[in-house]
Amino acid sequence: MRRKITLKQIAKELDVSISTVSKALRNSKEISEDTRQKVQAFAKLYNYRPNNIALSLKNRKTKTIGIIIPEIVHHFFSKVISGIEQVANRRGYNVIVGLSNESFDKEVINMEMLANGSIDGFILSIAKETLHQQDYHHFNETINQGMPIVMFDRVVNEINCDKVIVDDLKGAEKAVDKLIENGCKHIAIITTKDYVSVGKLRTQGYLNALENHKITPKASLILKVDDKLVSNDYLDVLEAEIMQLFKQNKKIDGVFAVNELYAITAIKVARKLNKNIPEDLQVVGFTDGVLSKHATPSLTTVSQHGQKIGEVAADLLINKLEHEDQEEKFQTVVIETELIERESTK
Amino acid sequence: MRRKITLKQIAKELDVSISTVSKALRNSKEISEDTRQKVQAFAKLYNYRPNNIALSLKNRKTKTIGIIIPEIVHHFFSKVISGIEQVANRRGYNVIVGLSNESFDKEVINMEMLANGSIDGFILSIAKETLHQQDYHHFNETINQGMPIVMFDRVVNEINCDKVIVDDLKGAEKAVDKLIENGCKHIAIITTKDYVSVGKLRTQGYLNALENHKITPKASLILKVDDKLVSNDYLDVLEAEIMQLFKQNKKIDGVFAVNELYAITAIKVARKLNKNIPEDLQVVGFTDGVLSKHATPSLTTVSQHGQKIGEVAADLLINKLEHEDQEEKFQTVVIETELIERESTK
DNA sequence: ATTAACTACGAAAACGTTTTCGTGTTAAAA
DNA sequence: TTTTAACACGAAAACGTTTTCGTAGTTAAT
Repeated sequence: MRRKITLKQIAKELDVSISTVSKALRNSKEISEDTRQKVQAFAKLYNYRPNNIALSLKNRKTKTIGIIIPEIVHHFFSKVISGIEQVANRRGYNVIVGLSNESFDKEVINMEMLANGSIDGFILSIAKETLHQQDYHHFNETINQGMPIVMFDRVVNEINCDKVIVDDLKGAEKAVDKLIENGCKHIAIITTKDYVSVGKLRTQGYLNALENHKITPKASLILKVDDKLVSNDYLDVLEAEIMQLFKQNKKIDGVFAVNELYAITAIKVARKLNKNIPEDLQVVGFTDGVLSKHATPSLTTVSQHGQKIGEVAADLLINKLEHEDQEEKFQTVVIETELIERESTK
Repeated sequence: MRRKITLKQIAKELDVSISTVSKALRNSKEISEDTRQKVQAFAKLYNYRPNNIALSLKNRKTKTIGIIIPEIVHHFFSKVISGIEQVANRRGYNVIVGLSNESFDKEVINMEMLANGSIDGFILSIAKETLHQQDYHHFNETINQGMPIVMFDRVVNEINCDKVIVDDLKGAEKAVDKLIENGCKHIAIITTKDYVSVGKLRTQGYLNALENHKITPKASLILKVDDKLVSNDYLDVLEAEIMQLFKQNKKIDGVFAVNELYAITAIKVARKLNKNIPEDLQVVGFTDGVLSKHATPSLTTVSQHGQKIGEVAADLLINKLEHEDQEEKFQTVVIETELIERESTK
């Protein structure tokens, strides 16, 4: 087991200076053809590779992007990572991943851990707890230290940085439009509490669509589920709440759910009530994950293009990193959603 | 925008030496109470944090774990990452993720990129292409350079390192046992080509279970699907192959599938043939992902405990990293599978 | 023969730490 | 008063690079 070889060792072995070795390897023409070949041959033989850490220290660039997301076992987030990783890799960057688990403290700790030199910039999506507490000092501190941040999906106006978001509002609108076009008269929405920005926006889109079609929204058709229910343990509670929604509003013929799970669960509950999909009840979800694609009936859903979001975010960040001179100008890129029609709608 | 402050700047500002600042911050008793307080106050004011890169260079430890996996948009792999991240974080490590996309070249490139000082050790699962080509030189080279590797799930005997695997054989056996106990007489298996080690093992488990119950396996009941079919584009082809399987073997009353998707697809096809689940046909899958849990009918499946696998792998790696003195002794930890019974079996 | 211009290389600094060792100052012991 | 010990601090090395600058030695020009 021989450790990785260094410039110093090569220099010693070949009885030249470290500088000579370094220059020879980088094909500097300061070095004679002779020594250059000698050095390169030796380096190749011992499979020399420059030490990244030393380079990072010298260049004050790590060529690494930090990603902080609420959870990774999640179709949308893993799609985003996949997108980030792809362009990062193509442009010579690595990605280091931290999970906040929706916790404010873990988000802060993770960011501090990475901000001390380990990475050149962040791509992140804010934890629910952070959104709830509305404490964003850690983002500002990071930015003030000259470390760029790109936020995606769960963003917040208070912070000045590049953002990549889904057009949640329009996406929801499209979804509900579809239901209305398909003849639904009593459309319910299953959404989250309002402090989750995307939930709020999607709810607003639902309301807009109704309004555009001169339909008066009814409070009883709006079910705001507690977020904890996303954790699968609370599946029963979720089912119960949806069951109640259906029982108290017998005329519901359309459901817009702000995520896959709510949509699938709505279908499950509807089945128990002997409703046929899509004849008696049409359902549209949000997020185009495995569930939507492979459930029976497959789910009509609003695709957010997670991969694309990741790609754009990474390009945005790397561009900023590689043109630090540029004056600070932040942009918000909106990735269009797409309604993917499947079996849960007519 | 002020850049991160360094020891040197603090030293200059306070008119002491760098060493003094460093010692003061680390509460060395070489330093007088007076200066210590002064330095610490100043450091706190300017929010000083030691630069990780400098520390890494000095200590020749990065406190970072490299993960190389075939894909991240995958329930099992993201569960594993989640497990790794959790213990890594608890033990003061970060994780950096590279994706091979099942490609040999990308696996090699990613490993080389990280092996040059960026990380202390690897946790990885081998790309299909690598398994196919059986070229493992990059693993050996990494290990020879003194960088420990822990492999999980898709492992290979040729490499000497710690491994964390699922008991695929026994897991498959349990699954098929269940089907047999439940009265199935004609059990088909939907599996992958043999070079994917886990597919091979699960097939073997299927055969063992049959043998144990004195059932003669029939070649026509063994469907080996081409791997490319896992990519969703080929869904139609997959369906067609399964359809053919059912049509040519009308008596099939049980199906064991080596992953979720095959299982769900089998159910879908069976439905088209007007078979009732689980009355006419019972199905067991492998991998306890979202699909199994939320499909209708929900899927009886073999859980691999991905989170646990990640946790064990991380502990194994970090233990090795922190006791380099120990003589080389590699272990293979087997994580027991668990049969989770749901609606697709009686 | 002197100067000028290359050629080919080495020394040293810098990136930001930690740590070892040396040393001047003061206080305690002889 | 002299010696010893404790105290409080600084210089420098080391981790592995890249790069600037300086300089011997050679060749070409004057």
